[in-house]
Amino acid sequence: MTIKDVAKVAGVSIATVSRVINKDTSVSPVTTKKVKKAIKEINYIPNTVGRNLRKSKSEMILVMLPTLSNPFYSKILKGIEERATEQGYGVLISVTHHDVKVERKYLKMLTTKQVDGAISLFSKLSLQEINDLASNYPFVQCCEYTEDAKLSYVMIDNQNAAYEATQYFIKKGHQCIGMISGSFYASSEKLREQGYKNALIEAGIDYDPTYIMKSNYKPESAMEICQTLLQLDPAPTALIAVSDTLAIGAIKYLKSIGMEAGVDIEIIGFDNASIASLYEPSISTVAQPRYDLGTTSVELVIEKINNLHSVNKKIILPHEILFRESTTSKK
Amino acid sequence: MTIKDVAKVAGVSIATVSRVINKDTSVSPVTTKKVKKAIKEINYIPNTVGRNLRKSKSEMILVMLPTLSNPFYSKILKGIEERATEQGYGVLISVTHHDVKVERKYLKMLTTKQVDGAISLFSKLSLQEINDLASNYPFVQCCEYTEDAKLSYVMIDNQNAAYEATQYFIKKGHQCIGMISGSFYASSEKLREQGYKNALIEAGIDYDPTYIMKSNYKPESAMEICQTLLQLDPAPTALIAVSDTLAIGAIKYLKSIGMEAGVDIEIIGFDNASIASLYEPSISTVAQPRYDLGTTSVELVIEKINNLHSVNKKIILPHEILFRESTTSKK
DNA sequence: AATGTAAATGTAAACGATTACATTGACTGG
DNA sequence: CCAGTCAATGTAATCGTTTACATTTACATT
Repeated sequence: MTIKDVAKVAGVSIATVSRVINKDTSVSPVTTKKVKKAIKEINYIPNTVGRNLRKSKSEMILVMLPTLSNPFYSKILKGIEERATEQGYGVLISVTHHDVKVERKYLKMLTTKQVDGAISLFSKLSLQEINDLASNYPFVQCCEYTEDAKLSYVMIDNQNAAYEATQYFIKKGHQCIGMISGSFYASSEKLREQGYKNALIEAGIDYDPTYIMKSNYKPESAMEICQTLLQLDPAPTALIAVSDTLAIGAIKYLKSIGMEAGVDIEIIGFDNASIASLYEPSISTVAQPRYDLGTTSVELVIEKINNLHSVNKKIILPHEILFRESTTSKK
Repeated sequence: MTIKDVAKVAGVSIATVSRVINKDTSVSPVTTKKVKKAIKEINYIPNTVGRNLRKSKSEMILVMLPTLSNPFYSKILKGIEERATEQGYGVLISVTHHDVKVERKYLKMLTTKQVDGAISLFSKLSLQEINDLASNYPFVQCCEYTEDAKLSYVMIDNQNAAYEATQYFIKKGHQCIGMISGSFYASSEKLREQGYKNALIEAGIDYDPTYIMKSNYKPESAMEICQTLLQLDPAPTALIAVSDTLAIGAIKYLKSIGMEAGVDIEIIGFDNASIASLYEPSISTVAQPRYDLGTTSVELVIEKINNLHSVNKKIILPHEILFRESTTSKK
C-alpha cells in the first residue's frame, strides 16, 4: 500500500495525494475528499522511511542514558519528551551501560541520518570524538559534560552544590567530613570533590584526600567505604555522598554497627531519589531540577538542529538542598 | 557525501562502491582498495535511511516501557539488547508513561516501517488493537500480556507465584492474609490476585475481597493501604505486595506505628528490586528471571520478523521466591 | 476576442542506497 | 581461430516519498 495505490483508487496523481497528506493548500475540497476516502479505503499508511529520505530529516531526537537502573533519569526524560513533543519531535532512548562502544554504535544514528539530534546524559567519548561529532551533528549534553568540549550543555553547578553542603556541615561544627564519591570519571564527581575541597580549605580545615573515597555507586560499595572511613583517625562525623544510593549504603553500614545517621553521623546525598524520603532515616539530599534539565536540553538540541553553527550555550540551572532526618544532629 | 561522491573519487560505478560496502564478492582486490581509500578520503558514511528504504527493513527493534522510574526493567533490557545485538538488531526504547496515546504514537514506528518489530512490556491497547497490530506486524509482549490476544509472549506464572507465596504463609499458620495489589489493570495483578485467592480457598480459609486492596504502586499508597488493612477485624498477620516498592511502603507504615515487619507481620513483595535486599528489614520477594525474559522476547519478535505468520508462542519462565528478613517470624 | 492571472492538478526529478540484468574483456578448450 | 565461460564492472530500475516546475482550465480584464 503506497501513495501510488491511493492515487490510482482516488483517480488523481501521487502529487495530489501527497498534498492532501501534508495538508498543502491548493487542492480542492472535492479532490481532498476523494483522496481521504481512498486512503481510508485501502488503509494506507505513509512510509516514514521514504518521507525521511526525501526530506532528509527524521523529526526524531535520540536520548542516550548510561543506565536504566537509575530512576533519576525518569523525570529528566519526562521533560525531554514533553518539550520535544511540543516542538514536533519524537524521542528515542538508548542505553549505553557505560560502554563507550555502545555509545558509538547508537551515535551512528546521528551520522547515518536516522535521528536529527542527540542528547547525551553521560558520555565516555574522548574530547576529540565529542568535538568531531558536535561540530558536524546536533549533539548536546545534559547533567554531565566533557571538559573543554565545544557543544551546548545544561547542568547544575555541581561544584557549588557540594561546596554548600560541606559548608553546612562546617557551620554546624563538624571538623572532619568524609566524601563518598564515584569512579565513573564523571564531571559531576570531579566538580563535587572540588567543591568539598574548597569549602574545607576556605574554612581553614586541613584537606586530606584520604577522606574522599571512590565508589561504583552501588550501596554495597558505600558500605565498605563507610567502614574504611570510620576507621580513620580522626573518624569523620559527617559524610557527603554523591548519590542517594551511596548514602543508603553508608546508613546501612552505620546501622549494622549500631550507629544512627542523623544522630551519630550526619549525611547528605545527591539526586533526591524517591527512596531518599522513604528510607529510615529519610535522607538529606541535593536536588536537581530534573524536569527543567530535560526541557532545556531539548531546546539546546533543537537550536542546533535548526542551525548547526549557532553559538554553544552553557546553561546552569539552580539546585536545592533538602534537609531531612539524616542531618538532624544538634552537634 | 553520498555513494556517488565515492564512486567519482574512486573512478568506479556506484554499484561497485555498494558492493565493497556490503562485502559482496566479485570485486577485485585492486578495486576494493581504491574504493576503501576513497571512502576514507572523503569520510563517507552510508545513509541508513536510503538503505532502509531500498531494503525495506531497518534492523531495529522497538522496546516499549511503561516507565523509566522502575529499575525492574533494567535487566530485562540488558537481555533484550544482548540478544538483539547478537542477531544483528539495534534496540530503541520508548516510554509510554502508561498513556495509551503515547503507546500508539510509538507503535506507528512499526506501521511506518521505521522499526522491524516491537516488544511491549506493558500495553494499554485494547484487545482489538493488539490483534490488528500483531497480525500485521511483528509485535510481542514480555512480562505482561493481554488476555486472549493473538500474539507471542513470555512471562512468569504470576498466578502460581502468588499462590506459592500465599501457601507459604498459610503453612506457617497465618489465618488472615492481606494483599496489596495494583490498579494498572495489568494481567500480572489479576493473576496474582487469583493465585492468592486460590491458595486461601484451597486451604479452607474464607476469601474476603476486602483484604485485597489496590494501590498506584507508590510506597505512599501502600502506607495508606497498610493502615486500612490493619484496622480490619481480624487484622491480617501477613501481607503479599505485588511489588517491592509497595512492600517498602507497608513496612514503613508498620515502623511508624511501632510494629516490625518480619516480627509482628510478615511480608512478601514482588520483583526483587535492588532495594529489597538493602532495606531494613530486607524484603522477601518473588524474583523473575529478568535477563531471560529479555532474551526470550527478542527471540519471539525475531521469529515474527522472519515469518509474520509463524505460530504464536506462549512461554512461561520459572520464578523464584527469595526469603529474607521480612518473613522471619516464627509464628 | 485576445490576453493575463490564478487555482488545481499533473509530470518527473530528486533523496541515497541496493540489485537484477547487461556488458566487457580475458581466457579456455576444441 | 572461434565459441563459450567467467570474473569484474557498469547501467538503470527500484524502494516511497516530496516538490520544483509544467500544464490545464476557468475566469476576469481590456
